[in-house]
Amino acid sequence: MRPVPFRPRQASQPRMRRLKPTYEPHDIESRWYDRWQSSGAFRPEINPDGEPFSIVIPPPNVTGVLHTGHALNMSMQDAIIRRKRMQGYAALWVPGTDHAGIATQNVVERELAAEGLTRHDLGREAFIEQVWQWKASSGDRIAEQVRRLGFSPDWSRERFTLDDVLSAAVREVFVTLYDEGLIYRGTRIINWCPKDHTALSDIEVDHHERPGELVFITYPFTDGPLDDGTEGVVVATTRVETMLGDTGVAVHPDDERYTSVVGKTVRLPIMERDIPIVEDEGVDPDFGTGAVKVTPAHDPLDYEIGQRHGLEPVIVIGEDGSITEAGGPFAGYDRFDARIAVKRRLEEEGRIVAVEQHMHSVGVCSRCKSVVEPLISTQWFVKVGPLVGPAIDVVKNDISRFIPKRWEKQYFHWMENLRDWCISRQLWWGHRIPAWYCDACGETVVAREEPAACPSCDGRLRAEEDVLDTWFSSALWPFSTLGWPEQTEDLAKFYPTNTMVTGFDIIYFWVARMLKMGLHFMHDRPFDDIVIHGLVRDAEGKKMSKSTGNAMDPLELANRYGADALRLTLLQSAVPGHDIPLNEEWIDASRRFGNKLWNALRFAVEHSEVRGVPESAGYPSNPHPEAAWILSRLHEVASEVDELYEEYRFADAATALYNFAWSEVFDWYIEMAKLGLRSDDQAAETRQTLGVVLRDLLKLFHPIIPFLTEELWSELGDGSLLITASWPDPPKFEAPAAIGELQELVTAIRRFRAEHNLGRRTIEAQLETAGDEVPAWWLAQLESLGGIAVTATVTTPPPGLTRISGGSVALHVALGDLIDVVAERQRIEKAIAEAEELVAGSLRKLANSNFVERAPAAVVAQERDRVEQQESRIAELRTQLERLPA
RNA sequence: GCCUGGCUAGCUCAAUGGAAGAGCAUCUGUCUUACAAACAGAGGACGGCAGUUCGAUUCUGUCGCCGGGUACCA
Repeated sequence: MRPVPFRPRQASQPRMRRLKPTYEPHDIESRWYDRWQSSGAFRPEINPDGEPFSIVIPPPNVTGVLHTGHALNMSMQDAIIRRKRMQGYAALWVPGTDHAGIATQNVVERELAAEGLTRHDLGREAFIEQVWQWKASSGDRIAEQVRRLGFSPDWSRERFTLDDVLSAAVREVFVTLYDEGLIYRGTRIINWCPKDHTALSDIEVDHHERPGELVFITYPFTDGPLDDGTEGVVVATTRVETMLGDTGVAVHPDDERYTSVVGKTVRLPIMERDIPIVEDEGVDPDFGTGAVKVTPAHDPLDYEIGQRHGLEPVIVIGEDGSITEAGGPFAGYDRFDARIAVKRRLEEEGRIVAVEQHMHSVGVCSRCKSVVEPLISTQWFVKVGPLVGPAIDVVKNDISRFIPKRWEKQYFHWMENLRDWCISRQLWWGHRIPAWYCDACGETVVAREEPAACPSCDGRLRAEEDVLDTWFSSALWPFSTLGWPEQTEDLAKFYPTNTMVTGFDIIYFWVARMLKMGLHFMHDRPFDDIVIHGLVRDAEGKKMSKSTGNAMDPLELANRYGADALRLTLLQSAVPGHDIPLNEEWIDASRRFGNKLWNALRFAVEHSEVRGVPESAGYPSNPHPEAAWILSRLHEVASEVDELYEEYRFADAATALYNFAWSEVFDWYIEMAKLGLRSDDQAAETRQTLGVVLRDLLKLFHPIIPFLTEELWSELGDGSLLITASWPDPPKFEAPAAIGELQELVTAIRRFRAEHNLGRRTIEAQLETAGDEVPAWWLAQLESLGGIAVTATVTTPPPGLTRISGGSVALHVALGDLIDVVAERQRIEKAIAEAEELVAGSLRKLANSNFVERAPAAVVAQERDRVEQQESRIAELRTQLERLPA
């Protein structure tokens, strides 16, 4: 019944290196990357017999540096791949970068502009050469950042979208689709960026709500006013300048206001052109006046109306965004200046009937934010219709799964409303479209290799100048990176890939297109799970961007707090599909967790001689209660965390590990272990338990905080690398009930001490039990953890003492004048009142026959238990109250 | 307009059809020999209304506010 006597530790062995007293992330994070890489751990060949598991990285643009979004994206992938590697899979993570057509070209053009040059001053070849140089340095920088953050892709399989192999894949796909009639060249209305001077696909246009003017203009009838005096038709427009190119006016066929004028012509002001009034279903009779001016050359709907009614497009806005010769008196005006000038001219002519303020959405170039101009232009298109069906089915049939699932709806909605994809870009940086034109006979040749001469007339061929949309090559990424069109071993082994981790912002740009291309060319989905994460935002929830100055640099954060702290913070916040705010305080909290983990290991290794733990060390076979308890928790947490990892619920996994480590292993078990370590018959087992628990904790945490766990494993372990250690599967243990009671009682004591300002002095107490034998270890822990020296064990409450109860046991303490009796009385009365309220609530529930009959039996039983518990608690509290000195 | 996410503690975010958690912040104690970057405690919250249910913070509807996506809003 006495605590285990304290025994001084043996003098410690001299050792190679001591852990520093504080965790210095920068120090250890510079140490491991090269060792990991040179060990071959990043390559799937490290597990030659393992089942394949593969991820391809969403390739960052070579335009610059990684941002926190990349850090999140890659932290998730790294966590996945590291765990799979430890599980024994032949785990492959393919790294790479994207040439990012417009974006990269813009960056280099800006550099040139600083020297007063344009790309045309250099010429195509010299310019591209310059971009390649820029790419080389930028690509290196990105790789350096990836390494700094500890990500573990297989660098030997690194790819770039303009690599020879990938370029071959692009040509193969282009030619095949062309031969299948799924790629064609056509003249249509497209989105044009006047600043970047290129066509854009529909999704490269962002829509912004902006205030504008809705101007109502009268177009007079050619033949003069009607009998009722009506002078003409009033049309409404937000883009006044486009009236210069009007070739018709359209009304809805059912719109009775206009039935009498359909077929007449009106005279277009300024241009003095007679244009017909036509009927078209596409007109919304409720908007404006119900009559639409038709500008086929500069509006997608007008283009269609024009096509249906044979209205010729008149191009009045050119590729540079200024008014063309066809714009008569306004030729040469910038389009926005023209809007003002044309309106003024119409006012002078008395044609404007009204002007309303109007919110409307304006299409802007997603890269440069210029207002996009719809233009008629000859471009290359992918006919997406035939590709869509399989890409929808594969998701509908759950073969490829969006996580979270709600993105599927967005995906279907978009896929079902697709228009043909404009893939040609008037840029220099990118994959050149493999097409050649014969000016002699008009033949178009599409081929994998450049043909020597025109196959029809043997004439000279002129190569297509345009390049492909950057997303064209990205769409092939899951199979092109594995060597396709060659039937490589990698392709056979690793396609389809298992998981795609990416942001919701590129579901349309990228994920949808990978599905379409993968299914068309590989006849199989490109990936099983599509894990969609949110945007990383700043502490206030605002989108991070360079222009608002709230962007956080992951490298800087890693240098300040450690890559591990950054990764832990990101993953701890990565609730599937939700944006995450990145708060520096959180990163600091993660770093402090690192410090805590560091010190826990320092305790084990330096103070307790727990070291040289074999990677595959077994668990104690017949553990003491404390050990059995922590091992039971280890089993539960490991199973839970394993499942959470499998479901990509990193936030829950990280939080579960964090809480287990800190609140259970560190706060309770290490404290309990201090006794065991000092006791002759328990020391070995305690060391073994500490060793395996900490080892498994390091393993479970390794996918999230690889550097720190590897460093600590090098102190605790057997010299092996943690990165290739086996994934833990700790066996089940029964947790002794006595541990729960101990914890409850200790907590009660601590609360009592805090409430009464009793400090840390040891308190003598009598222990009240139901008569069971109280084991010595229990009393020893009670003294060690609670500062309670048990002087006697009783079965009935001794008189005149204060009772502290926790669970089914209670202590009786002679506190006498140590405590403030009045305050204590109030405290107990308050506790009684609270308990009575709870009981009343439960009793109300139990009095309800509906509840008793319909609620699950377990819930009802639980409710009854509560009443019992609370009532016995109230009885205890009353006893306490009675015992207090008056 | 249509689709979609959110509204929980002072702040930023979780979980949950059966007495709501964390980090930071606040308050009270403590330098207990792994850790004061720590320890032991305390206080503090489910946007409004209606419905379904024995029971709703959780499911449904509706309203309000904030955020995304999307549209041929001339």
